[in-house]
Amino acid sequence: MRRMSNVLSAVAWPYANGPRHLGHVAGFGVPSDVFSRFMRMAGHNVLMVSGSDEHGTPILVMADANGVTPEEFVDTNHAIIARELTDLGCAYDLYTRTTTANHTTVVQELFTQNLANGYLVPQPQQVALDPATGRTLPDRYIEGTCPICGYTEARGDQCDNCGNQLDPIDLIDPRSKTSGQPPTFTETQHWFLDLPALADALRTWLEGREASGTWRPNVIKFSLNILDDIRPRAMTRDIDWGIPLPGELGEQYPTKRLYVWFDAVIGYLSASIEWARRIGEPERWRDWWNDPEALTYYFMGKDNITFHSQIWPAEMLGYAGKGNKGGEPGQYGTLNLPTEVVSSEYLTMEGKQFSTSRGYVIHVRDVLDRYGPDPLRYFICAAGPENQDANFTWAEFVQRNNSELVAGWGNLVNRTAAMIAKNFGEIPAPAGLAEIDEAVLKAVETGFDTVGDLLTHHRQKAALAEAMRVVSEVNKYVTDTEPFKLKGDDQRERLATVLHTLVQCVSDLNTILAPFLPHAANRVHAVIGGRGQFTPLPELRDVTDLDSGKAYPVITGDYTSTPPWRRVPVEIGAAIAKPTPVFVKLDESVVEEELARLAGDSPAQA
RNA sequence: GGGGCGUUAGCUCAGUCGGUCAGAGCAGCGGACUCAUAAUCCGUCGGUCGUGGGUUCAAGCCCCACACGCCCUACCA
Repeated sequence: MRRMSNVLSAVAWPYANGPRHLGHVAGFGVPSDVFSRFMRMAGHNVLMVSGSDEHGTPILVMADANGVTPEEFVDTNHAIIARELTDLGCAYDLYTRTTTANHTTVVQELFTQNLANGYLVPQPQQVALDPATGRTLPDRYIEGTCPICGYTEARGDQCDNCGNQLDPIDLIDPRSKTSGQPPTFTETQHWFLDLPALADALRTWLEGREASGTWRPNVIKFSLNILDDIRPRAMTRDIDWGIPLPGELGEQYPTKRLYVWFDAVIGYLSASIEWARRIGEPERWRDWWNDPEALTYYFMGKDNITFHSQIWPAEMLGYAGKGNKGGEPGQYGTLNLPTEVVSSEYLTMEGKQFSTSRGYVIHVRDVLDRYGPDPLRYFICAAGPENQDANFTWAEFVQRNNSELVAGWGNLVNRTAAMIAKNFGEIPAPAGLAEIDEAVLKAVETGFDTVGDLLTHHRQKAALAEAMRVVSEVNKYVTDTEPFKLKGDDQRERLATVLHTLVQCVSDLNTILAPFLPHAANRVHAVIGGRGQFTPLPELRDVTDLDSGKAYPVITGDYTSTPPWRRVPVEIGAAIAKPTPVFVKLDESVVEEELARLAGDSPAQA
């Protein structure tokens, strides 16, 4: 029996520049939820946090383009994203946002202590400013003529035509992408995170993680590799949207803000603190952050590895005074470094990358509205980009839904309930179990170990495949025992035994599948005579900011009623009525409809 | 340009330490069955493991080169 642990599920913060597409939830949303649900069922003390990432230049630029303030812009998008994730069933203890007063306080505390310990150092930097706004102009927001190939729409960081890396100062006729004016190149002071001073501590930590053998090989290799040419990185910007520098620095430099990534990763901590404050136990977050026995898992897409295996650990090490310059921890103490950075790859669509800007995209909202959460969660779990880029096609989406979810699992549920309803109307008591009954019960019960072990090691595709293989074994049990032929009075006991065995197997499989398909699990539970809600779902709740009083929606939930990860005997005598199907087949025409929709969307948007 | 990851059956993907590793699901084909959403179960067809070299008694697996795809390359997030 595994000992109960405190487990932090730290889920990547969606950028609040619009609704989420399939690639986003395939990368971090569904995998983190499956893992967290399983760990709760296995008896661990899980805290799952995330929120909307709402600062940074792109949001500022998009808000301007939409004629709204950045605050209005992120208020809208945060609400949209929170609703999507709720409807997808992602069971956060708290899904909040980076524009809370609490977050500002926590971020400034980390900045202040890193500064005091000497890991944030001021340095002059050559930057481009937009003369129209006075804001830092990131390289990619400068356009001009490529000095290499002459392409007139080259970006400051890269030329999309010839593919060469560029420096914006080399562009011919550079202009701001937002105002059209030529940028002014000037020198300004910014605070740099002294990563070289933290590199030894980072390497020690990463080598320990490598020795654990638990990280995905590409993630640990990449993380170690980027240590080799580590350099200080600027953690402030000249911009008027973001978290101000703390204390006197803020007064001295009112036009500077903290770099969006400096604050975004701190969200894991600030959300944990906000959660603790909201439940009225303001120190409870320390169970996951200060207890060295706690396990902390970070879920994200592969483009975010550097921020989770380098920047965020460096911020925590600097805060604790654990780099080459020494220092003391601040009021939050020594914070736990990630146990595991669980990075997924990319989901492509019909062979090409998602592109919101080109309209080549499938939004989570649309899939939820048209097909519900179960088919989507099933597809992502069965065919998602766990270890390498994976391809989404509508044809495979329909096929997986119809031939696996509906025909395999849904049909087993349905035929089981139908036979019990017709013959008994309630779960019958078994007589003596035959060898074949014992065998199938054992095969299913073993599933808790095999599937659970795979889930523990973030092998969700293999875990779901194993669960579905067991579904197939139970379907075979029906073929072998032929309960539909047991019609005579003298066969009544045998029929009762087979159907009791069958519904026990279905109940167990429903438990095993619950992390993947929580909504369906509740409906299956009802179909086979269960009472009440089987597994908890998250709720969208309007709250007010603990410090500023502003209202905003969060995702939260009470997950104390999570069922255990083991066989629970079905209740003899529980009523079972003629079932209505839990899963519905999708018509093949869906494929053409969706492809047409995609093609129709494609050229329109800018 | 530099660093990294990937390429396995018609499709989507597993393959841990080099040694029953040529695998699964779906699609196709054949059969069984009828409780169930024409669902289920069994059998079967199908691959020069991206290309070219190399190491080894033995190579999807290790090494080198190349092709293609993707990620990162520090001011997009």
